[in-house]
Amino acid sequence: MATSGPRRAASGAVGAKAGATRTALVAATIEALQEVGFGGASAREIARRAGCNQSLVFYHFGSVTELLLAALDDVSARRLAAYRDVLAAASTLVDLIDSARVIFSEDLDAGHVAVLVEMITGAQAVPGLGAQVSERLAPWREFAETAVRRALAGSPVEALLPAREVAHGVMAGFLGLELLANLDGDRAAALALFDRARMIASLLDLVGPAALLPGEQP
Amino acid sequence: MATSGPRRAASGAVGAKAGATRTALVAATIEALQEVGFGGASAREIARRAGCNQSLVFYHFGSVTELLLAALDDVSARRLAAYRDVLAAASTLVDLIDSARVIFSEDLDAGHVAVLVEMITGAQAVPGLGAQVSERLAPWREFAETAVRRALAGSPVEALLPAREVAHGVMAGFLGLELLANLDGDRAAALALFDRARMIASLLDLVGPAALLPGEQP
DNA sequence: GTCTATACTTGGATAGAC
DNA sequence: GTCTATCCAAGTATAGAC
Repeated sequence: MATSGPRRAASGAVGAKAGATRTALVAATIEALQEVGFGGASAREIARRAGCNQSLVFYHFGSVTELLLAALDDVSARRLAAYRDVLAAASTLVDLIDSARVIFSEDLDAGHVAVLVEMITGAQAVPGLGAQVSERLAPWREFAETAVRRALAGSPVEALLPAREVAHGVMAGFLGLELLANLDGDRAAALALFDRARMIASLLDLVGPAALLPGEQP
Repeated sequence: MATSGPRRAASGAVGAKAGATRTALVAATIEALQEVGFGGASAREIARRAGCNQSLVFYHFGSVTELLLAALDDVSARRLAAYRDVLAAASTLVDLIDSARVIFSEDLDAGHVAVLVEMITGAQAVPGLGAQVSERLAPWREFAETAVRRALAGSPVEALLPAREVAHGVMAGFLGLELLANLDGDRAAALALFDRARMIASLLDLVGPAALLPGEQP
């Protein structure tokens, strides 16, 4: 099912006003998920942040749940694009981890992964939402697998580590690190792990350099 | 601050009835956190599951938030004891991972880690709750560090991997795997990672057997 | 200790004026 | 398209009977 737009009356096209409001609502939802979590992201709270009336949530998105999913789609698409760029530019394991560290930090600052985490955990409260969130994780699973596959290509540990399995672990690790970093407002422990991984990666790059194909991005 | 019991009137000791109700409420809270999440764990929902009146939540615990923390304490204490037993019995890396796999599976079945994850993520919605949940994570951090330190003792990679850092990663990994397993009701990906870790651990056990001191548990 | 009843608040959602 | 006004459901918390 496509993004259910406003069931608009006779008028045909979506006006500039409507677009602006939709955009503001999505942005406000992202902000709300980050600051007050899934439970606090009510129609009223979101509308307040967007500077508009509560009823517009229902006019434009039909329900709060749909708006939450729209926000997840928005942040997910934008971050996936950023991650893809990074992956395309990295040609060694060390490159990859350096970039991953930068992006992880960016995500933490901007609360991007927090949105995903809130949606994953909050989904339990709303029947049927879990499946919809899970669907939206699919492109991330695929991306993570590609990244891991390229990172391990030509490495001495390639045979030991199936990309699909490792990718699942990487995703879990990112989510878990985000969870902990947000809980106690301290990202140092997470960043230290990236530094450690970088050190090990530099060893692996020496032993068996990853055979990365530059500019292979779809 | 100690567990704030019921501000009981003139009567001195806590009766058997009160103890039973408190126990039932805590159990019901754990169940609710697992099945309907932080957002759904209301006083009414919890009381319904406990088979008592909603007002007893406030009589015995003062507020819903306090009851949630009591439930977290309960499950945390019981699981930590189980984990300690396992750690004490493991004498090789492979032992450790085998046991970790069993316990991870148990936790998933019983929803123990789910309670923790719900509290971590739900904490954002309630001001001040985050810090209280973070405090309750301290024994887990300490436990994880001890486990990792013992697991790596005498291993060839010991110098490369500081226990404190790795422990943080292990915790993040557990939380993330739990998150994903609960989301799409599929633990196969997580279990595959345990199997893979076991394989690698068996190699490490061969190269440099971990110098574990049996029965060193506090 | 436990219940019923109730006051108060907040949130989802809709109707209708503009 | 946006707002005001409103209904209804659900939640927290307390008072008071038993």
